[in-house]
Amino acid sequence: MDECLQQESWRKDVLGVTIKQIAQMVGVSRGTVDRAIHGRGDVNPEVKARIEQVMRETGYRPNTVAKALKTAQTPMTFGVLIPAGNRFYEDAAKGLCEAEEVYAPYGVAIRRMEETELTAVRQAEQLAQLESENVNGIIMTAVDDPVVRQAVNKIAEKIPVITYNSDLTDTRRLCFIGQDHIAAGRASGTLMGKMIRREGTVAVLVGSKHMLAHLERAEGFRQALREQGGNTVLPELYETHESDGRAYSLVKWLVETQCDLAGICVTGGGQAGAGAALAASGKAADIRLACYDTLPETIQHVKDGVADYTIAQDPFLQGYLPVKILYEYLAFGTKPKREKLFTRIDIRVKDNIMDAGYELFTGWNGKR
Amino acid sequence: MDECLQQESWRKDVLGVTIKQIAQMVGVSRGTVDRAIHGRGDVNPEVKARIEQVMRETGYRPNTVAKALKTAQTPMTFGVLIPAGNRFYEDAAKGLCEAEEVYAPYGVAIRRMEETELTAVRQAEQLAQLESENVNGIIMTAVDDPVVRQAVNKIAEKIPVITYNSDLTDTRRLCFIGQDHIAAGRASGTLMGKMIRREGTVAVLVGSKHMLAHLERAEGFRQALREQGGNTVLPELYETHESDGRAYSLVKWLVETQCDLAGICVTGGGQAGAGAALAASGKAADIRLACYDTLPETIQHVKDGVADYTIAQDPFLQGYLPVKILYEYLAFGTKPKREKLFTRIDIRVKDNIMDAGYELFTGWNGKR
DNA sequence: TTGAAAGCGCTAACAA
DNA sequence: TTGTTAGCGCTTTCAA
Repeated sequence: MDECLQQESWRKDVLGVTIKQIAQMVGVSRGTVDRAIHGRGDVNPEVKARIEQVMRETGYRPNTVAKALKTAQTPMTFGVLIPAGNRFYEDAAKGLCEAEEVYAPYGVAIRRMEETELTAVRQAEQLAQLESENVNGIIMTAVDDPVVRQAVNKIAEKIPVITYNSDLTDTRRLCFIGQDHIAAGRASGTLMGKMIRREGTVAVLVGSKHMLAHLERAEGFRQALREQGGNTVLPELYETHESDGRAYSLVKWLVETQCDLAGICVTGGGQAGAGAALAASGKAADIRLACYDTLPETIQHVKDGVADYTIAQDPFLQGYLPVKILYEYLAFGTKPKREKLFTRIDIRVKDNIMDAGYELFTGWNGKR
Repeated sequence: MDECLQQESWRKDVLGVTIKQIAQMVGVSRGTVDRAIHGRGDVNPEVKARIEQVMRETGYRPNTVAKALKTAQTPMTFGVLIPAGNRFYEDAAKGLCEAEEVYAPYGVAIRRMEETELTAVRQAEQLAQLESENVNGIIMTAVDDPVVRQAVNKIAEKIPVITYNSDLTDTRRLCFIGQDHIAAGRASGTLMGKMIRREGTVAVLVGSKHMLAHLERAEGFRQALREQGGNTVLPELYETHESDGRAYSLVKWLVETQCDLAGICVTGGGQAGAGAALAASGKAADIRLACYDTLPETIQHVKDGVADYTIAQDPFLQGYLPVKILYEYLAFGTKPKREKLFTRIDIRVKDNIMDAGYELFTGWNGKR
């Protein structure tokens, strides 16, 4: 940290020492140095020691750009499983698209596999298909099922697999990129508690009781409210079945029957319907509404003050980062920093609802 | 968007067509194609037209990796002005450090200029110094003063200047990277309003009345509270002079004298002291405390529940992104997407207080 | 076990 | 106005 501020880095030798220079210093050829570095082929132990010595002294660092140029000569293909028909993935697709563009000069091709039918068996088939196509890595949103687990474990022995958005624990997958849904639920619960101040009851809606993400958000939400003490949460988890119509009816019914209703948390699909019902009831000013993700309707509800806040999870990053990580793993052998890379828990109120995500970091300009 | 999901991109020709291939097709040499592309040197209009035709047909895209490798041969230096002794910049320095490492193979060197004395005259001197050192670009936190404005305008005619964290409007600077402080203030005000619900008065503390960022946050905060109606904000802006001791006294005094105090917003330095005073008063549970940035003490206050939330601004990105943008501008001619690149307004409660920022995107591992 | 040479895509200096 | 050549740093044959 201090080093970052203080280091005298204004060196003319930005580019550092090259393999060629090291070869000269040691008095061998470039090929030998290369072999010594990568441990391929045979190299005289003594010579190797001398090379390593010089590398250490000169602080040799491989030139990533040159390496990439070379690596691109043997292109690689990443297979990506995409659950179709889900709005979240439309945004993730932008990140994937951007990554595709950025990594094309690195020799990376993207093989998309879209699928509406999200079943374990179908997913196992897709994995087998990708394997038969000899892809060099797989990026997937996993269905949590033993069949998939087994398929992933088998394939991961040969090629790296990265999960995004929804993880598959206890497998050999390289890493997971997505949100910590429990923590995201807690963040919502903490905010809700501060806003309702123990006055009234709170209802929790889930998209589906079979969606782990929704259940975890609900669980975290409850936890955080409980820890603040004195809050009443209705015990039932109301299912919207990802339908705005169903969410509308549910919220309408809740508002009418729960006279002390102070807040609603919608953990999954149906935010638009829930917001519409609340607005129609005329009680939007008195009842807090918490949402997840940033679908256009949710954004509108937050802007209008119908929803108090929503918690986003940066789909763009979830589309982009897996490609980056997979490439660096295969090209440079760089392992991900952690096994679980949690994207941020991104709290949005009306004033930051349009904030840029990681798009800012990339060249993404929304044209594609 | 749809294109992103649907495009048939599983092509074997990931790498695309090269200059060499185009030269072959047109029946000229690589040099000619290169000249035609870049408009340097003379090239027969007819030949040029044919080349452009083929480029369009084949969808030629320059290989960024190869281009970077070549560009690195003529290294460039970026001068960076860093206000020393400010904790925010310790974090920004990490991003700068990471960028330095990433862009070293691209031939980018970083020339740091630290300065405790943040005056217009001193800053103009530093700019002149950097210019005399023939740096290829400048990255700076600007002091808002006509002297600096003039110096920047003069230097920006020759080399690109990027401002970060604090902008210098009405100048020829290439772009600004930092937070929209008004919007950040509004976000805090919106949250505060939802939490206090018109019950009691709110006090606003600034680090210094001479810091535009603090004033803007205060202004946005007030705006948002006002728009929610019925809230009382004390008219005075209390100055902490960036001192925890002063902030402590101020908050102690406010809590003791303002019997209906419901919330405090600290827009600048002194968060630690403000939090300590509130905790000592025993009223932390009844009075909301809003902070900015993520200094260790602020984080602790949020964790302890003394502060309800804090609004961060991703210092890492502010250190990293200017280097990336400057490089791409100079190497590829890529202009920034917008003139003002607003980093996100990052609301943190106890449950997401430790969220990763853009570090996740880079290889940053906290070792340096 | 090691060296020499070729080539990735792009640019630039030099010739023609 | 155009072609040729060399070279960036790295890897990978092919010879020795």
